[in-house]
Amino acid sequence: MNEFNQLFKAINISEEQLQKEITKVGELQIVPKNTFIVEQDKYIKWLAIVINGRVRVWQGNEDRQILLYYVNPIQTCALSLSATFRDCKSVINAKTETETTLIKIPVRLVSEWSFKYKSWNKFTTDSFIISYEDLLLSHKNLAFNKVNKRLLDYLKSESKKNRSPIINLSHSQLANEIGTTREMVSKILKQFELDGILSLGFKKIELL
Amino acid sequence: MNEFNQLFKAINISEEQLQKEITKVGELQIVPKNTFIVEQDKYIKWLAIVINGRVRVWQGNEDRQILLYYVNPIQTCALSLSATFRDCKSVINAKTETETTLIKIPVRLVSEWSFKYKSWNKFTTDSFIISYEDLLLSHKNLAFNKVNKRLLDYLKSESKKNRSPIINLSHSQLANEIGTTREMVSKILKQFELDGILSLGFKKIELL
DNA sequence: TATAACCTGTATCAAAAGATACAGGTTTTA
DNA sequence: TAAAACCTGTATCTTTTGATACAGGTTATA
Repeated sequence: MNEFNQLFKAINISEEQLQKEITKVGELQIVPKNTFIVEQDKYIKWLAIVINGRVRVWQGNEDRQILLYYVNPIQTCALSLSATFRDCKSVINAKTETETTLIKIPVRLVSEWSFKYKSWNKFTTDSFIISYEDLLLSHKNLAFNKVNKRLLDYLKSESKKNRSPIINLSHSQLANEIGTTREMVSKILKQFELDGILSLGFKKIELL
Repeated sequence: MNEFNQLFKAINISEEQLQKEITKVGELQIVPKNTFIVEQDKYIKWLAIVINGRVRVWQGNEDRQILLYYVNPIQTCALSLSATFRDCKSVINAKTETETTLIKIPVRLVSEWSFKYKSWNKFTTDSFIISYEDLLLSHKNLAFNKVNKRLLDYLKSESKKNRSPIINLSHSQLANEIGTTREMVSKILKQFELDGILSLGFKKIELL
């Protein structure tokens, strides 16, 4: 099955006309690891839909980062989505974490189709709502929870997501997920280890 | 001009058919000051559009709050919007700050119309995008800026919004806007006054 | 006009978060 | 296999944030 058909199936695009349009204007692209898909302060010209691979989306300033979310196959980057409906610069960054297969749709069509095709409307709306609710959660978390709680929550959700008690991330990667410094992460993890909550290895954390 | 016509004009609803539908199912309601429109953990059954008045939307836990945004006339609550597209509980609170005139639309129709009527599609999409981008900004702010900077930014934006250097808010109100405690606000404001950035009065802050 | 309900100011202490610095480990790659 | 590029651990110090406590001011309202 080719990538376009994969896409149609995954997001339930049955309208033949829409399939034709996507096939015609959608640009299939294989992007290497560690490539920027969306970059802060740059204009967005495409909506990227991830078919294979994994893209990390985050906010950052000079020396800090905080994760917004990961885009996994057959999700779309709602950020580019938001920027897609108006003609403006990105306020976020997105970068491939593995080699990634994308289908790129010119922004102009994204909103056009959302009124023309029901399945496209549903796809964009759903994507948007999911990111919005995620962001709300993260916002509240940031506003009211301490770093140690945020870290533990993150580890637990990773563990749950991967169905494994072992998390293979370095301390600095963790710091960049939750918006703090490497030293804080080391300090807190060590305390968790003393508390018997987890055990530490090289680039490896095991929840007990 | 009645409230429905106000609405049609403000958000550019020209389709006669949509006007008819809104008039038929939309419920005009005048809500007193300090009434919850949306409440955390409760189901949302209506999309509320503010015609007159002002609604505050925030996140909170037991003892703290942080502002999400205000809904001013002819805006809609994008939160209820988000919850509107799926059938789920609210993660936020919204309360009138003045007597407020609302038009309430049953949630089922909100997504239905977004595909049926172009102007409705544009209205909901735009509302959504604006809140999303606001929230992104606030998220980054929370992640990377200290309380004193967040407070000063807030004061400046209030001042700009109201076109006046004077802000009539109490310290505890400010604390609930930016997600900190009353004492922090008092402390920081006093420091700002010593620095000659502003002057303090009773429920009154003047930016210099 | 008295009382309650807010509001401001401030001092002290404790906890959380961050910055700096350095020692020494592991992995990658040239 | 040596060097470079990461990674972890930890100690110290500073800054930021928050909690507690109390004095006294202003405003609303009964």
